Amino acid sequence: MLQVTFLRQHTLLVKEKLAIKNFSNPELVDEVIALDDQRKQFTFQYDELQGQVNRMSKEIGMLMAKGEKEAAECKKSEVADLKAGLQPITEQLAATEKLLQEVLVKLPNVPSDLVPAGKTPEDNLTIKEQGSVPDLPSGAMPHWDLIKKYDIVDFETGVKLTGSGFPVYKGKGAKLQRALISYFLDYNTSAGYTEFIPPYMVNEASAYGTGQLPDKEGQMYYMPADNFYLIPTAEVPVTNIYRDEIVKESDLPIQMTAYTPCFRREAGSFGSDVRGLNRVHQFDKVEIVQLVHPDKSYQVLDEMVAHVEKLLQSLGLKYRILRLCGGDMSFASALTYDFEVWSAAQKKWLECSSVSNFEAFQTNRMKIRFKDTNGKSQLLHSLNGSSLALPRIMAALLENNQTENGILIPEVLQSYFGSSMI
RNA sequence: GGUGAGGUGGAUGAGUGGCUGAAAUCAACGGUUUGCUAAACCGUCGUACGGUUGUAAAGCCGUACCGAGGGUUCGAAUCCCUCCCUCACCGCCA
Repeated sequence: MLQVTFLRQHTLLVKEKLAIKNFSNPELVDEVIALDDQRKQFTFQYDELQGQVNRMSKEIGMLMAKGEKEAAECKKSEVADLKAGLQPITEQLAATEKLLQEVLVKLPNVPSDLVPAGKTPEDNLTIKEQGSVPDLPSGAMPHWDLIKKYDIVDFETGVKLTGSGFPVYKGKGAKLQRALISYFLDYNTSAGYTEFIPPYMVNEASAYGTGQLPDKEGQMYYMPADNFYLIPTAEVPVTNIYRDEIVKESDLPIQMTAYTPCFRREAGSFGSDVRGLNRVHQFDKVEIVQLVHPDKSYQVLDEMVAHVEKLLQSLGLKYRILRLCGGDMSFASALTYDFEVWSAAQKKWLECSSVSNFEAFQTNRMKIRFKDTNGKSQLLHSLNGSSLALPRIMAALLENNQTENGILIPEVLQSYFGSSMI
C-alpha cells in the first residue's frame, strides 16, 4: 500500500511510473488525494465538535459535584443538541475512510527507475547469463522420465493420495530434497540470516499483511472451519513476524530465513509448462526476508541477488538473471530480479528464484517501523527472495547432471546427500 | 471438547462511572557524581490522526486508542452485549 503523503508529493511522477507497470487507472491517484482531503475536513469537524462535547461533559461533572442539578440538566440538553450534529459527520468520516482505503489498495507499488517498460516476459532484461551447458549423453531424458527411471518421485501416487500436482518424493529423491533444504539453510544462516520454522497456516490478518488478501484469495488453499490459509510462501508468516512492531534502529538489518512447504492453488498453464516438477501445488522452498533501513534497501537488494547467485554457482548450474519489466512484476514490488536455471533436456529456462525490493509497500500495510535517531518512527523497507525453490532446481540438477552411469550430485551437496551419485 | 480465570503503555502490574492517557516498579534513553567492568541521584520515556506556530529542527492545541466491534450514559479502562485470544486444570492425541 502506497503512502498518501508520497502520492501528494510526487503525484505526476507516480502516474508516470505506474504507466510502466501498465496500470490503466492513473486517475485513482487523484481520487486518493481528493478522498484524503475530504477525510481531513471531516476529521477536523469531528474533532471540534467532540472537543466541545468533552469539555461540557466535564463541566456537568463539576456542577453535579457542587450540587447544581438544574444547571447540569441544562447543559445536558445542550450536549444532546451537539451530539445530534456529530452523528452525520461520524458517518461521513467513516464512509470516506473506508472508500479511501479501498482505492488505496488498488494502487500497485511504484516501480523503481531501473525497471524497464514492457508487457510480457519477453520484455524482461537479461542482466547476466553464466554457466555452461553440459554435454548430455545420447538419449538424454527430461526430468519426468529420469525420476521414473530412478524411482525417486512418484506423481501417480500423489494423485491417489491427494490430486495432481502433489508429488511423492521417494528414496533418493526424498533424501535429495532434504539435502537441498539443509544446504540452502546452512548457506543462508552462515551469511547472517536467522533461521525460523513458522506455521504453515496463517490467519486473515497475516494474509492481508503481505498482500495475498484482498483479491488473491483464489490462489491460496483455505480452511473455512478455522478461517486459516495455507501459506503460498514462507514470506507470509516470516514477514508478518514483525507486523505492528516498532524496532530499534540498532537492531537493523533484520535478516530471516525459513524453509517451508508452499501451497499454491493457481490454475496451471498447459503443456510442458506443467509437466513433471515444472509446476506443482505443493513444493518446498527456502526463503530469505530482510527488513532494512529505507536508505539501504537497494544496496541490500544487490547483496541478496549476489547471495542467490553464488548459491546457484555452487550447484554448478547454468543460470541467468533477469530484471523484470513493468508488466511482469508483481503488484507489490518496486524492483524484481528473477533467476532462471537452464534445463538442458527441456531446453528451456526455469524460474527458481525471485528477489524483490518492496520498499515501504508491505511495511506500510503491516505497520513495520523503526525509531530513527531523532526518535521518530519511520517505515522500514522489506525485501525477500527465494534461496531457493526446490522443484525446478531438482529438475535442472537431474537433467543437467545425467550420465550413462547415473546422476551426479554436486560436490557441495554430497556431504548432505551421503553419496556422489544417484 | 469440558470447566475456571483473565486480556491495561517495552515488561510486571494498580485502577469498578468524571480530578485516569492511565499509579508504582523494572527495562530503555539522556545527564551528574563516584570510579572500574557497576552503584547512587536527577530527568526523559506510548501510538496514530487533525489543527496551528515556525524557513526548519521543533513546539503548542485538539481527537482517538486500556484485545476487537457494538451498546448504555452528559461522561466508560471501569457497566451491558457479541466476537477473538491467552492461561490453568480435566479429556483426547503426537
